[in-house]
Amino acid sequence: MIKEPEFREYNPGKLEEKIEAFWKENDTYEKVKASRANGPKYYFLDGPPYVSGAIHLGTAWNKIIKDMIIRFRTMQGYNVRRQPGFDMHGLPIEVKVEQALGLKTKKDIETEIGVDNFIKKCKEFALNNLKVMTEQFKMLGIWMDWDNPYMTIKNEYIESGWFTLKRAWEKGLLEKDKRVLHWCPRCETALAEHEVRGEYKVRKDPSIYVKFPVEGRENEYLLIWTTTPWTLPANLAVTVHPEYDYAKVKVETENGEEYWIIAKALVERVLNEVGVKGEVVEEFKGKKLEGLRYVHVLMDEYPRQREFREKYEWAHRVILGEHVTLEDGTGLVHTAPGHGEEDFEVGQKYGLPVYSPVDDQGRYTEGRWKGVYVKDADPEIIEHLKEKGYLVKAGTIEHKYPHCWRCKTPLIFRATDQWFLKVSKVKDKIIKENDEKVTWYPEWVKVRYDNGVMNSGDWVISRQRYWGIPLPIWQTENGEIYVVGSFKELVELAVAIEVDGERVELPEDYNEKLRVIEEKLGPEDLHRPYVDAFIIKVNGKEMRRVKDVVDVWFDSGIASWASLDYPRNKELFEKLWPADFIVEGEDQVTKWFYSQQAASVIAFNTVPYRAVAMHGYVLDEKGDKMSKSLGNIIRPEEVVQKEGRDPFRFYMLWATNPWENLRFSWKGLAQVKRMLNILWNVYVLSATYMSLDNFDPTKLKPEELPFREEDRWILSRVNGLIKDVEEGIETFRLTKATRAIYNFVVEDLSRWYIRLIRKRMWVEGDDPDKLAAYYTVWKVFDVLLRLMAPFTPYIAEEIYQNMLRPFLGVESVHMLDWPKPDEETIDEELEREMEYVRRIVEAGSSARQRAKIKLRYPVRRIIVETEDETVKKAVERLNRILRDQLNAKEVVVEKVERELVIKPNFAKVGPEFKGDAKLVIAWINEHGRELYEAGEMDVKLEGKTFHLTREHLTIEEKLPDFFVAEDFEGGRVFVDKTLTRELLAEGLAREFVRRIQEMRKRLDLDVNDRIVVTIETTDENRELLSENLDYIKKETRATEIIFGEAKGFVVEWPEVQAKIGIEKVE
RNA sequence: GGGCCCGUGGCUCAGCCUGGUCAGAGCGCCCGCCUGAUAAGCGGGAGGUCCGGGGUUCGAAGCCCCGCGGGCCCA
Repeated sequence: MIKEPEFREYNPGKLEEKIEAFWKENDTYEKVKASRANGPKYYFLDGPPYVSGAIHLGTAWNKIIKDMIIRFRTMQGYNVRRQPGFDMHGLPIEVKVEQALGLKTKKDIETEIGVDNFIKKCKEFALNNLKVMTEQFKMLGIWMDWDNPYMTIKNEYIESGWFTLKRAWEKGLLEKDKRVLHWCPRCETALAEHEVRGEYKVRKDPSIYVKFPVEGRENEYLLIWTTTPWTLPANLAVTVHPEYDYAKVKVETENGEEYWIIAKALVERVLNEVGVKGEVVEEFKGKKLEGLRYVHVLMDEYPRQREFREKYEWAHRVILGEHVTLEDGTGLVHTAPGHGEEDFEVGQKYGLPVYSPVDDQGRYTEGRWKGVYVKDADPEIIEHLKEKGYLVKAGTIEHKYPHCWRCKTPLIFRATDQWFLKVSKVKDKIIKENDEKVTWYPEWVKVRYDNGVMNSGDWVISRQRYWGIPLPIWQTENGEIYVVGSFKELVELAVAIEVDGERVELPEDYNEKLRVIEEKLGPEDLHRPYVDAFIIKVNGKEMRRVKDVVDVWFDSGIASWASLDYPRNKELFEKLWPADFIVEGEDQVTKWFYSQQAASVIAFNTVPYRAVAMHGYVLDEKGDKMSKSLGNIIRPEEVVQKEGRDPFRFYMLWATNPWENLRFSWKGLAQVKRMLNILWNVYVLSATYMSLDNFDPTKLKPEELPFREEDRWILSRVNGLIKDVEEGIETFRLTKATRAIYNFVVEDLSRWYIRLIRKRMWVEGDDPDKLAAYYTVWKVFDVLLRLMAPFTPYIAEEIYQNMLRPFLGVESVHMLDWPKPDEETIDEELEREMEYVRRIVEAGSSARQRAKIKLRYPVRRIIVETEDETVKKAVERLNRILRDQLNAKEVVVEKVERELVIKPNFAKVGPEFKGDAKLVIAWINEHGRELYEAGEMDVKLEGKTFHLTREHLTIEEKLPDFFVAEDFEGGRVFVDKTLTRELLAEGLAREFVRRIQEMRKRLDLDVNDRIVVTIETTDENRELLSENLDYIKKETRATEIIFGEAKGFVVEWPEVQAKIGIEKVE
């Protein structure tokens, strides 16, 4: 049986705590999962958040979307895989641990605490953050397998990475290469393209013009521009564009006349900037300059340059490159193949050496500035060039410069040996597979994605660090390599291990070997330094591990199979892979969405997910990013604590379309909460009466219930709602779903349906009319709660438990099936008619308001004037509702006779007839109606003819005085203002009823308590009231109404000139 | 320089996919109503060149093209 609601008011905090406890006590989550164990598979793959410490609103939004989808699919009957994941390796954690331990460099890690301890700390840190974040997700009501998350640091996961890399190697997609890459001198590691994306920050750097003397020509120079003076020691060439025009410019300097070579288009700008006057004396194409030799300006300081000059044909010469632009600089590009990506490429073409006299920490390894950090050397180099007379101009520039994404150190370009996944070779395959197999939400993201893939290069996966998947590459002293695909394989191939610098030979037998390994190294742990100890033998040659670890983006890239422990466990993979759905923020389009496809095409020749959705960022109310420095961060805990989980969740899916940025607004959240509050009030109202009446829908035969039009209407509406919500979720247009629910609850259910049936609920006894209303409300909840359960799981559960569970028997709302629309009950004609009724009521109320007739006073008649057949039918069929809501004795469709008042249109007549206007006006005043009826006519006045039309008239309708009118879409409503004595008496009775009711409430009387009413008032009121005494008695549960001295609880009501007293009858 | 998204009353946003219901909601402002959902609820009013300009169409906030402004991604 339905009980009196436990909370009279909607208090999300209390309610949600109660439901949390309920779920926990009943193990509801596991039961929900178990109930769908035999359903079709649905592999939802959680994009693993990085274990940075605490979740923010963006992470919360992400998981809220995921949870809603998971709950929805579960209700649809799918057996949903819902394992959460965590990204736990990588530089960010290393940096945090270094900070915590006060370590400054990589050397500190190796010598001060040792790699094994460092790894242990990283692991602790990661696991600890995982715990914290798990609690935060749980707090949001996210139903995932929190006891069994996938963790990128588990042996099975790492092994999955090894398997993938081995596949790549077997296919020839894993290669070592010398490349110029971003390098972080603090972290002492290379960084990949995608790690630098978005890490460009404005920074001040030197901006210098330097002249390189042309060999063998007096006073002739190549003018170059650079913002990295520190790369000049590694300069090996000057690049010009073959097709551009270049100019020899005669300039006047302090040293006298000189000739500078500059791109023609830039001559003016450059001369201006360096403050020198000059004139062009010769012009030629860039390719003419090819081979021109110059004197390296730091040859004495860097003796190695002298060797290059002797050994390499193209060293210190002008070379050609298409990458040269005329956007800035001089059109002649200082080229250092060891320190620039394009420099490197063009250098390869001309056979130049890759010279990079800089160590891992960014210090020169030789020459004049040996041991100096390169950025510190900038001013010294500038000063030195000045002394030597090569500096033309030194200034500063503010430009965007890449920084390390974790430690914010400015990066340098540096050539190093790195390991690559040759994604460029499978790019076409990725795009093809993606086109054929993946559905994108919204669709246009795919275009963005394809562009991203098209533009991406090979993937540098090696990092010179510790906390990551160890690169499973072993190599001989002369560089032959072997990639190990599993721990088992590693043990099989191992011949020795190195323990504390000592070599320990291993026995032949596998199990024996394992025993020795465990004894010396401890239990299996595929991290460094454990795996570094292994010495393997392949084809008779001993090999040792390459010390690098793998880029952390590779970790998450393999999640779709690594989280299934593939290949150690093949069963899950075969059952589930590929993933059915993933959803992440827009930053992941070129990151996780891509890294997954790249890794998967390499490993399995196909893409690892079938549907992918993208959401935006969470911004603050003004549209700014939330950041510590702006102090505008809002924590999810704060939101939950202040407003509750359900409002938060619904709000995040309601505020804006998911793919756009969400401006978080407390006001918006309050609006959603208000909607839930309205829902709650509807529930409290219904449940209260139902419980009083011991309502039991299972004992009723719906086919025998006398349903009214409004009942059929709301059932039709709620069935339509199913379609809207479902379509909204399926197409990822989530606002379509949430706004449909919002609108239904507020407009259809609360503002209209409940308003219409309230009186039916007050009837006592087993009134069939009341039962029909109860039954309808109950049916509406049966559908609505299912639709809302994925969005607001707590309130849906609470209401379900009381209203539905006693009759449906199912333990939780989350175990119910997603509803199917019942086409039979959808009646579009009725919905249209009801829509008109609502409009007529609105228009009528508006008219009343203008006439200042309170709703409490009945009106004699309301006339609806319309040509629309649907409106006519509506007024006929739904007449009772109209009378009731408009408090009218009669509502009819009729044509209202009205008088037309025809006057001259002065604005038209005046300008047109000027001096004759008065004449025309006089005529119209008299004969306007003739003109109106004729439409147009020629009128002869005082010998002149005037052509007049209706345009010369203003036509006003004059209603009989007792009407007030208001338009609505579809017609016009007329309210008859005539107030008869009877109507007045009825209105006054209502006035008194309302006041007596309020007094009852002030006394906190029970609905069933009886009272005696005493009224002191004017004779006129007394007379009017006497006509409706029975009505007043009935409404106020009064046994008696006495005119005379007010007694008991007395209140004076000046608005009705009365004193009323009430006394409870014991 | 290229790609994608967004641009609707003072503010935050729906509607656009699938062209036709005075262009909607909430907040804020003003004025009321209702009261057995009650420290809630409801109505009305003021307020809009639907970024601008072309085009398609009987009809465009919506579709197409150009431009302007903002955001993101890439170079």
